Amino acid sequence: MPELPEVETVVRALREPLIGRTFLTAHIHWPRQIVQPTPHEFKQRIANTTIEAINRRAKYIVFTLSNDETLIVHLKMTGHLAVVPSSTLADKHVHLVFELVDVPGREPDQLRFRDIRKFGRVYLVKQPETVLGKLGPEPLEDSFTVAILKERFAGRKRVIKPLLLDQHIIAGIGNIYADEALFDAKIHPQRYSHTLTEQEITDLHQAIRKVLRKGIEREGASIDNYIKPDGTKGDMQNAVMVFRRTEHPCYDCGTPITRIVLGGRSTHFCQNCQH
DNA sequence: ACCGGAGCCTGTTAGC
DNA sequence: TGCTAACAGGCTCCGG
Repeated sequence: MPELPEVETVVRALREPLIGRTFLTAHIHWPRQIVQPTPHEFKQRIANTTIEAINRRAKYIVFTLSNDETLIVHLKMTGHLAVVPSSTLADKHVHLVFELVDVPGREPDQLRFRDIRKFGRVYLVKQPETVLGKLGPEPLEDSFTVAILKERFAGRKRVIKPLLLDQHIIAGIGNIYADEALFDAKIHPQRYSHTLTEQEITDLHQAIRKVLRKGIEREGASIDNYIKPDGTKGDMQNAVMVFRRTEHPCYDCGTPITRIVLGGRSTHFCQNCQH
């Protein structure tokens, strides 16, 4: 399940093979994957655009293209982007293929979007804010301070775990890193946000940044379907403290990890360490 | 403002 | 063994 660290890893891996490359055309095998524009217009507008930059905003991959176009991809649960030789066989889960203009000295290749569960979505827009405009702050940017976190919580009375998953409050945190951050900050996932002390908000701020950075360092968590663009696994699944460790001993105190459902999401925590 | 539930999807796993 | 049902969670939308 790609979250901020997984998407960041994908973005970093795609820059080398893609920046400066030009799209020839796109083959759309499952039209609903493209939110806008229509498939016909998508093909017309993507043709002959050159990739100038690839960046991440929250869990979105943002391709800045020539011709004033922006290609935006959300991997959702099982989406996977990879640049592969055109001769590579594509399986039934490849729903979108971008043909690239060949580069001398480089094997002909393509950008492919593979997505088992078809939750992933693609946008081609002139104004990226129409897709990204309502997202909360990026937790790893310098501007994301304790004061900003406090401000994001102000006036809200919500259970902290679902609040962390709300992309409009803070962007990029998903189920794995929400559980990990709450464990690191020693905060019970069912606590109400307005009951957190100054110290707890400070701890949570630090914990969020710590676990996300750890995820990036380890190139993501290959827990369900996530793999890096080159097909290899990340390493964060070997470094989680609580996520999917139900009944296994807490690494800090030995108490079996508890699993509950919050906001429809499985939630893992240590009853002894988190209050 | 917030919450819960349905819906989108398919591969994997639990249970009978 | 073979079947069905539940489960996984990214996000949006809807009703309360």
